Amino acid sequence: MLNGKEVTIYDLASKLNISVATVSRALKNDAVVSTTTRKKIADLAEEMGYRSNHFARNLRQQKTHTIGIIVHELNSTFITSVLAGIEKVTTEAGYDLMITHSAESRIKEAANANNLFHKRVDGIIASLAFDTIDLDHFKPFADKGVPVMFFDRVEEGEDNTVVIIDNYKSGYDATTHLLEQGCKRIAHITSSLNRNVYSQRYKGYQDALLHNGIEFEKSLVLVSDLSESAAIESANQVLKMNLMPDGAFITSDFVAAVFMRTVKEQGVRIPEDIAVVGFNNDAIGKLIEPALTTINYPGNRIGEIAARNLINHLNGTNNINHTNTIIVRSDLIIRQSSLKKA
Amino acid sequence: MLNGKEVTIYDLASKLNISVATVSRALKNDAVVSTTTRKKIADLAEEMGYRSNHFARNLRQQKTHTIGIIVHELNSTFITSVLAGIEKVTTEAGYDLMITHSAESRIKEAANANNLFHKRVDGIIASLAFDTIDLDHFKPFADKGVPVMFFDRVEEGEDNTVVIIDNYKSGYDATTHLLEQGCKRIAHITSSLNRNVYSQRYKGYQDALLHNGIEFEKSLVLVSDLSESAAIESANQVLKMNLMPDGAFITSDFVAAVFMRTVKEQGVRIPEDIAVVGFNNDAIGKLIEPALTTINYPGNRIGEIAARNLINHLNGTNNINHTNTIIVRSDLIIRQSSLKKA
DNA sequence: CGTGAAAATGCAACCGATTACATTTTGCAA
DNA sequence: TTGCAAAATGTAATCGGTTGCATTTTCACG
Repeated sequence: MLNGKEVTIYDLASKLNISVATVSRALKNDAVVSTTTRKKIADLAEEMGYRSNHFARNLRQQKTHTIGIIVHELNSTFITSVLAGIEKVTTEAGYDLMITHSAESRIKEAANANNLFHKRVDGIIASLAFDTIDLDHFKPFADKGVPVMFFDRVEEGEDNTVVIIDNYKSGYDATTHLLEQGCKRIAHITSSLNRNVYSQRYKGYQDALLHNGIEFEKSLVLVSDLSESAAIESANQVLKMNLMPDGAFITSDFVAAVFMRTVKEQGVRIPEDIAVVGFNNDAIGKLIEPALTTINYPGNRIGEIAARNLINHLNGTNNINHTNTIIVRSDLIIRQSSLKKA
Repeated sequence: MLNGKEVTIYDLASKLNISVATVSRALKNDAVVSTTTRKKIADLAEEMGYRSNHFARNLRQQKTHTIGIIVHELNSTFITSVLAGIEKVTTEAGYDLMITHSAESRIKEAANANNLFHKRVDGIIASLAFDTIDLDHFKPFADKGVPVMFFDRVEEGEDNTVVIIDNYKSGYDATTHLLEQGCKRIAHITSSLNRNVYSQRYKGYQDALLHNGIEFEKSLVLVSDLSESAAIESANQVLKMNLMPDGAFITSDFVAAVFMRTVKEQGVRIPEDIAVVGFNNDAIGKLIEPALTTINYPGNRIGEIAARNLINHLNGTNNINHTNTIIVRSDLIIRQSSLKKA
């Protein structure tokens, strides 16, 4: 298929009457090659349009210089900003990325893991799918000594390195904020409590209530997936409650937006009737009405940190097995949807 | 770094006392190997945890089995659905994806192209950045016979294969719809008219006006980038016009959403005062108020088609150099933001 | 001018699969 | 049983870098 033949180090070597070994070293800017020779080789390489063959190199070095990424979805501001953060760091370090997404399915997640395993990526950065139960599909990496870093959705109690925010504190802060606005009955709309991010926010929600002398009511907690239809369903459940809540802490901006739209259609006012706090700080929050109070989830920083640690580990600079958890700062962003006072 | 040594076809071969050639053929399910031998080899491979070495294979075959993707952004429903469409097709066909994004910068786009070129991807699927002027950075692919497919943002007049919607018709339809709703002065908020997608929608807008006996007014056309600040600026310009438009055709749902929010803050009613039509059918359109009329841009289908054609080309099944333009169907989705009547 | 260590370069095996070509085995007809 | 084409398997070169070790060159110093 290729028109012109590719230029190899053999071509460069024979053109200059030197050995391929020298050419190989020179192209890596190895100081063992004299400056003059290095210059000559670099110039010729440029002139002949030489491009190094990654396969030959990887085959020999037994490294792929590639990091595999497993995320649950691509279409969220949070995830794309994480990816941007990862990319920034890995590109600088000369690593490639192989990005896969599981569409929230553990089957696809396992398939992706398997695929990346066979592609022999040097390391993995992953956020678990919605319904992932065990980490069996990450076992092969552990067995081969391939480092895995989790972020956001991680598995508790395992011996993995994770980069997360303090979900407990975020849940606590969000709920406290609603209480401060005068809410007495706060609904909590969230997702699978098997996932750390949701269970911890849930715990924070409970403790905030407790510490403020409000009794926890199980019926105010709605668990669903993060789909539009589930969000509508949750909203309808809230509308049907005998005693309507006056506040809602919803662990996804998108779900919060759909929730707000749905209850508003029934004449419920926000924040007067129900104050709402979302989660993630997606772009959408500033566009809906009223603007959505939310927790800022700093994707960029999380991506950078995860990538940096992974690469340092690969370089041997620092062993991630000694670090278990890295917590990144997150804050409450207050907008109109929760401001009953002022 | 690896704990256990990797299993190679040599290991399988010696264990079974056969040649590596037979093993290699068997693993590809080559019918030339007897069924019994094939079974034996497959079983042993499974048992020993053999995984094929892509580098050795690619090095030998001079193919990467990888397709490079260059997009302008990741955080849009449209782009992610295109990616999903591409992924579906390529995965089935056994190709990997290497996804890059230019963040709307032609510099980064060129760097990505260069990187993918050096990685020797077998083909490219790309959508141009906002400010890309020429296609020089795609030249190397052409020179080496590496096929390039463009979608969405493409370059006119070049000899490339492109997958697009009928932007002219979409612009025409959107404008006609506004006219049918009784609009007399329709603003057009769009982006760089050097990009085909915008220039053609613009042309459709103009022709729709013309065919309905409405005079085209240059001052009603606002060109900006797609940022939030630019959207706010455009909205303010509209608000300051002596004769306020009664309709707006905006070539991005996000910009339309920001526009709507901004003018509503000034008491302008939508659709009563200004009817709005967006573009792309992003998720956001159903969440803002009123819900946004828009043009459905079928990303999934576009991705599938682009990938399918590229792969068929690589397989030699069908030569894309014979096809220049593939047009995918798109439709107007009518919601509240444009319904003055009814 | 001779010497020896340091600097520079070369030799050749190696990474693991693919494949053209050669060789052996099988199975069936004569 | 022989013969022979088809089926099955084997041999070995090849893809393009990398790197341990060997060899040659350089150059400062006695």
